[in-house]
Amino acid sequence: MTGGRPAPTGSAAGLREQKKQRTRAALLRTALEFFTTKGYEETTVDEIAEAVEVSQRTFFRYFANKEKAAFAVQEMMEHHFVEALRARPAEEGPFDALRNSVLGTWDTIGEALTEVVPVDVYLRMLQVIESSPTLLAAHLRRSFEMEEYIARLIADREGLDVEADPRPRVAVASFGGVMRVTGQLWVQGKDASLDALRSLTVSYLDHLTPALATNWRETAPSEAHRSAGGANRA
Amino acid sequence: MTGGRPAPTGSAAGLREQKKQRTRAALLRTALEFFTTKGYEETTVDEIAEAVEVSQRTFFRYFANKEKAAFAVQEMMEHHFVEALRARPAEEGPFDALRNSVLGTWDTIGEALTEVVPVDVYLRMLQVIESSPTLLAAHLRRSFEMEEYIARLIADREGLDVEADPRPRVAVASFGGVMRVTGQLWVQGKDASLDALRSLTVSYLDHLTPALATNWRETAPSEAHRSAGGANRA
DNA sequence: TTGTCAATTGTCAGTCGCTGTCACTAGCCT
DNA sequence: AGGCTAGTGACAGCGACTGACAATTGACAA
Repeated sequence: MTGGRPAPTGSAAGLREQKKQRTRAALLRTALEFFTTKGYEETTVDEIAEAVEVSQRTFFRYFANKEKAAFAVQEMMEHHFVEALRARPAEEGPFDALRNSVLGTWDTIGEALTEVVPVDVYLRMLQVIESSPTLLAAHLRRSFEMEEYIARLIADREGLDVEADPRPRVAVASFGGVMRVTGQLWVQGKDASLDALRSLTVSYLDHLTPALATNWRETAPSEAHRSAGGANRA
Repeated sequence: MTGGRPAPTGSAAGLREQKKQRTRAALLRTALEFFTTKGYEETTVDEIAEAVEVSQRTFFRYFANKEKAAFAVQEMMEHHFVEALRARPAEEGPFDALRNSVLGTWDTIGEALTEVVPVDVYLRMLQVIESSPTLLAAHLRRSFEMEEYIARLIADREGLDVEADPRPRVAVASFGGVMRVTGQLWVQGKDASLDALRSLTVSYLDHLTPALATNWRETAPSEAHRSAGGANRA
């Protein structure tokens, strides 16, 4: 990409690229700002574009659709989560790995997106998502797709075949289901803090973990249930 | 509003009502026909309206949006399922009740909608739903809302408080998750028959049932896991 | 039968999300 | 310097959906 020419601005390569990043960041910041204050449906793409002093067409050049802007941060977090899951020690049971990855992601949430948007905007955006029918639907579909991906990850680390053994998918589906329930309850509750979300998750997860097998390597598929335990608290 | 009108609901009340029913049925039939042959996104509301010889505006007077038409039959099935669940004997464990209600609903699927659309249109519509991003998202949101409702039903029949005890929601979420996974796999598979869907469900459900408690009345919330068994096969 | 009321519907205009096209400007490269 | 091309704005257009208003038509009473 970069030729032999001295970069006038120093850090990033190309002035063009910088401008692009700035435009994208501005669009995203403005969009989330509007979404979290006026509401998603109440915000038009035209408004966002106008606020950033860009044509509507340009907005759609950066975000395939309005939704994409709403989930941009969420997307980062998911990527973060997947990396955390990949980094989990192989000895850890699938459920503990999932659990620890989520909690770990939330514990480092700040560092992960400080440059993009303030944490409280992210949290408020979560609430917007849960309360807008359109966004909720999109969120669930995204989760669904994510679950398929994660199921394959889990199957890999356990050395199983996703198509042959139902347990990875079943486990991830259960896990995802619980995560969604907690998200919903968090929004409905009065405490909209990160701590509240975190402890709600821990609490609900604790009710599912003991009900599903901890170590698949020592049990046959048909009797995959044991005494639980082994979830290392944060 | 309405004074002493004749039979408001019943079967044959007023010529006006008949016409309305006929229009609605025609719109629905045509819509599903188009959706299942041309695809959802590829079908225009204008097309549907034109085929029924009605203005586009009228379509939207019968169906709040395009989606509503796509899920009209699904809505009936859900109603059917809920009734089945309500009718389940109180002694039955929550999971068995859910399982038997689903299977029961599918076994009587024919009688439930013969008058509306042929069964194969319903099945093809399921495939359309799973394969259209828009419809999949809507489907998942509907399922999510349904789960909340069912969780309350389950809590009631077990004499629990949904807000206090996480188990109803967790169980229903898990159950729903498995149902969705099977739906997805069914669409991806080659056998698009009702039998295939049914047996896939049975198979996957059997992997979850033994992993979750069967009888909550005999176990404390914190140790809700036992030896499984007790799922009465169909 | 006829007139009145109210429900249904069609027509029209307009909003909003989103896409294709095309010309134009401004970084980038040689 | 001059050509190339990425990025953008302006414009037109499609499809889902809504509000408003007028025309139609079934329901009911005089």
